[in-house]
Amino acid sequence: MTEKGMGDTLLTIGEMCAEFGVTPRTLRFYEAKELIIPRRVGTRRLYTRRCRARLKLILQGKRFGFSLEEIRQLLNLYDIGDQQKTQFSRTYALGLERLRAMEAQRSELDAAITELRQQLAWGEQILEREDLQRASA
Amino acid sequence: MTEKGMGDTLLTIGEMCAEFGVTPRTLRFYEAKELIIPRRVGTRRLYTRRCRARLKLILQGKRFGFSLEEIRQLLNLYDIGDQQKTQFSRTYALGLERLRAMEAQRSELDAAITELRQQLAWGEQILEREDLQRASA
DNA sequence: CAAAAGGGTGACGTTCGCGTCAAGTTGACG
DNA sequence: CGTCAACTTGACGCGAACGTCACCCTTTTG
Repeated sequence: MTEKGMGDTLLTIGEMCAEFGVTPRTLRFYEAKELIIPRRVGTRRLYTRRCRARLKLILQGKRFGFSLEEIRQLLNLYDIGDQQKTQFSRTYALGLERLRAMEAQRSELDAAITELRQQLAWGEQILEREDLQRASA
Repeated sequence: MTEKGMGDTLLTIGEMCAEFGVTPRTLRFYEAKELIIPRRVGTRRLYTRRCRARLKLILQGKRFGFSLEEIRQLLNLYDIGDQQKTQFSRTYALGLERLRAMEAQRSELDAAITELRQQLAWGEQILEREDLQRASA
């Protein structure tokens, strides 16, 4: 059940960086913060499919304005599908919180977008008028 | 046309902090970065209705993961409604960019919410099973 | 009128999220 | 076998976004 060495395409740190557009420093930093834990062959890091999924979530989280620590909490939630551990319901509750937060953020974002659209519409009108004035001058 | 001393309810720095849940340091910092420019009576700061609107936008922007510098750009856009100045179309273009960015962010957020919902549904099933096992033990 | 409350200006400290060397190791290749 | 590219671990540096502290001024209140 726990996938063995299948078509698992392990990536080196350089390959990871190329794929996600980050620096090695960033990956090592995330590792130090226990956000991504790659396998080791000797001292060399090897990133699994899971690592890639995690990094994707991390970068996504950052774009939403979450801190790395908050993202770490979120990642634990996504782990549940793979490794069901103890403290399940606690993590579950945490996930619910996050969901609420994200839904709240979305509605805020929607409102902000609407406002911005209106401002831009406002702007368009003024631009058109200025164009007319210049055309008639 | 430019509203005079109407029911403009000027607020002191303390009152602003209470209303928005920020510290005086934060407001002075934003002022140093030219995000909010309150009026002065002597040395004392007095925050207008406009200042409040701006602060609201600032805090909103932060939740969306914008930097203060990016937010400053956005604020200039919202100013256009009040003070139509030069460099209008530049700011307008900037606003369009922002709109695109925010719309992109929303669709990302939507996807993330959907994923998270699925994870939580997954979790619920496991929780229910554990409850059944405990009930039958 | 004395003292507390509230506000002001520096200026230095702190945390986060990395960037940037320095110095050593390891694997592949001509 | 050398060397060269890619990797490793520190360690220090840096900009953003404030916190904190010191010290000063004014207003108001018992």
